[in-house]
Amino acid sequence: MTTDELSLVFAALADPTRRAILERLARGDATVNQLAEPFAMSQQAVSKHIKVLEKARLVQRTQVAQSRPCVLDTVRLDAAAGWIAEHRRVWAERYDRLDEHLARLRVGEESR
Amino acid sequence: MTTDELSLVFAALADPTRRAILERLARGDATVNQLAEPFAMSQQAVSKHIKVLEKARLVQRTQVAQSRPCVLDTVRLDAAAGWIAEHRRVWAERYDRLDEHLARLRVGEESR
DNA sequence: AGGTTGTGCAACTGATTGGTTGTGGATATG
DNA sequence: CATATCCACAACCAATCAGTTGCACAACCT
Repeated sequence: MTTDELSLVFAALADPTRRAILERLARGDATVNQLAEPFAMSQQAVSKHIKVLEKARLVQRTQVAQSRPCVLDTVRLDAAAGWIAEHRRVWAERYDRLDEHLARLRVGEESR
Repeated sequence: MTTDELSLVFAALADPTRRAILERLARGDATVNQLAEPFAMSQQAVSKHIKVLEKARLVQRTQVAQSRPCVLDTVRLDAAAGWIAEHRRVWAERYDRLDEHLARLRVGEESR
């Protein structure tokens, strides 16, 4: 996954409405109207959110007659979690605990 | 962590510059100027990015004389990864593979 | 004291975001 | 055929974002 694609995924996840949509889709596929129902916003607004999720490739659309159900795609989700885990790991190799580290820093500060 | 805080974290991670800053910080603490050096942008711009990371509580600042080093804080990072893992898990319980699922959907479509 | 270094704040700008309303197209249903 | 349902496109709007420049201030160096 490129840097840009990763940015799209995180940006998509940065909105509560979109995360709620993903949570809903984790429990099963849904149409736009089904997804829009719980929200105090227009169908078009939800449609826009879905488009963002689609561009981030977090959901796939299917075509069933005039309905276009959304399906969660977890590949990018895993990639995003992977990025976090990777850098979390690098950090963990350096320090046991943040508190300890901060304490070390403060000692340096006091020595001024 | 509240929904808003989670949004701040994901929004902070959605920018390549900010992710690069975090990657740098994973390898060790750094000052603003050290962080700004690799980027083709002003120190003030980097300072703004750091502020975003600070509000998301992904970094903590310390004060050492006139310098204000940045320290990575992985707590929120873990929370963000946790959110992904949780909903990934719910989804995984339902379907083995996306392909299979999509195939099922297409069968339903044909039966119309 | 005077200059350099490290940093933050304020004001401005152009682009993007997240919402709206209005409309129209494709697909059922009566 | 007429009507309702599901959805997307377009235009618009206010707010936020990511960058800039200019400046100020505190701390350190000579």
